[in-house]
Amino acid sequence: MASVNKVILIGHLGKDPEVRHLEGGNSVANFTMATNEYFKDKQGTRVERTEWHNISAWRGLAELAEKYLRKGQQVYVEGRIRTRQYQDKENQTRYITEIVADEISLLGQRPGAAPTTPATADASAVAEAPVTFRQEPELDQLPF
Amino acid sequence: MASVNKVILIGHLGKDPEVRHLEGGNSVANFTMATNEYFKDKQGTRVERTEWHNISAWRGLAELAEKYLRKGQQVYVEGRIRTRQYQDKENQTRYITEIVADEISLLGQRPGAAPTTPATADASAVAEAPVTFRQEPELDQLPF
Amino acid sequence: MASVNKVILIGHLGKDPEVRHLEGGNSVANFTMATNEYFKDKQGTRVERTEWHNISAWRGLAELAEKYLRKGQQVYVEGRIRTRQYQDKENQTRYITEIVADEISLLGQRPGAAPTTPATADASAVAEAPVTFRQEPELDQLPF
Amino acid sequence: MASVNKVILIGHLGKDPEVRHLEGGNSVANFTMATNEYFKDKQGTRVERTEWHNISAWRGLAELAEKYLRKGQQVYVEGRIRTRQYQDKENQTRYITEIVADEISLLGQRPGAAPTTPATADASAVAEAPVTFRQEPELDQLPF
DNA sequence: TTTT
DNA sequence: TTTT
Repeated sequence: MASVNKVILIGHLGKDPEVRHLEGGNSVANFTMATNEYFKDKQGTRVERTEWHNISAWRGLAELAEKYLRKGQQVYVEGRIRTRQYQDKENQTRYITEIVADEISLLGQRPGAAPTTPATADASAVAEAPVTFRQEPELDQLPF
Repeated sequence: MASVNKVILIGHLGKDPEVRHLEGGNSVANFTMATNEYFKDKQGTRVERTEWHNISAWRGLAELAEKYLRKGQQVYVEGRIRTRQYQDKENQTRYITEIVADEISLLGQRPGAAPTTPATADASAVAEAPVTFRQEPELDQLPF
Repeated sequence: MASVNKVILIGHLGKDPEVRHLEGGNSVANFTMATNEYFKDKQGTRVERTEWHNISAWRGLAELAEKYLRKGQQVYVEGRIRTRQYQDKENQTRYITEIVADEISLLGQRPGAAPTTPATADASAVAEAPVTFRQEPELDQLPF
Repeated sequence: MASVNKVILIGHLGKDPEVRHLEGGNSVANFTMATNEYFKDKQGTRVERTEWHNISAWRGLAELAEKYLRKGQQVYVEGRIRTRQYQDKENQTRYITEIVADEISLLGQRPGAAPTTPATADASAVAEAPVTFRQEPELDQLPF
């Protein structure tokens, strides 16, 4: 039956993306991203709560994430929730919930201003780079 | 800093909501909800993958969830991702990711068609009930 | 610069889709879709306000819309806002705002229950039809 | 029946908000906001298309928009589509589609960096200002 | 009328 | 581990 599983996040990267190249030719980039909520506690004090999201970007998006995303950057991520299980060191089943990215946009800065952009020539290349990346859809639905 | 943490789900309830009344007067309803993805595997066979989401609805939304939501119903849920930790039986820290609902709508049927609606008088009351519920915002941000 | 233009609608079709085949081989389906808001007026009376949305679906989505969507059906539409101008009969410039669909899902029923499904053989074909349609992205960005 | 009418925009303001104070005590801020799409035309040339959105923010949001939003700023706007009619100078019925804002967030800059922030004292006040504004919901549904 |  |  028809269903919808959609996530929209705006926040800052907690670390540089880490890219792994899988057997079979697939690649995946993982990074974390923080969103913040504010509320008043029972004493009326303003409290901040940070939520950390695990983002995974596959194939073409992985390469773009590796190339353009850096710790501290503000990004828009659209994707879907996926919980997968794995075995921990004691061989117990554990669960981790991730956001599989379908679209990533760089916000709030010139892409040329990326912290690790090395040199002038590269920087101008980056400055002209697109700042919205979308997953290629035929590839978007491989089993993983 | 400004951030956005938004989830939009359409799917079917996996079970009736379970409501707990907390000390301090708060109440919370928990239920699960399935969304489905379809993709072709490497052999070209159509594969279905079901994702189960843990939904929590607080206070006024909890009462409405208890009253109107039943296993199998199709619902729209808008909310935000929250991961909380707890101690398991071996006293190890575990994490669970939930969707805290801000809005719930009943889809695909008149609410009067709810499976457990008992009697005529009640059913007509239900039939006139609103089918979109929103969290009252001042209450939406208590610490939990 | 990075930007986002996203619309999410759930409502019922006001009429069957009308499909036009354009020179150049493109096709487009147009239909209207209603959403409802409820509020209390100053006298405290509950008032309903219906908003009518103009939806346009292109190419592959147009064909699927023509085949599966019918007046009265409840659908999920994800898309983007587009305002275009045209000349009216008095040759004055007028504007119309439409939602260009990127994804359409049938809600609240089996597709086999579509009102105009003609015969058993077709109905079983429809019953197995996918109920979520997505625009093919390479085609999603032709000028129109 | 349950329905959803949701818009999510990220873009830049085309002009400073204009605030009007209505009889009855309500106020409304109007501004425009641009989003951009890129596609390749039939010759393979990269083309940019700009979409202009009319945003209206009511009551508390109007005041915050007036205070904190300026031409050129990048913002996140969440809201709903509303088409209203009016009579033009020739007394003909015309339609305008607007986005009624429910939430506005400032993106991509320190709020203290607002172009028209006048002086040090004010700037520090702005720097501590919240950067996400939400409509108060009880007020969100007055007839207009 | 924004932004790159 | 981000940002303010």
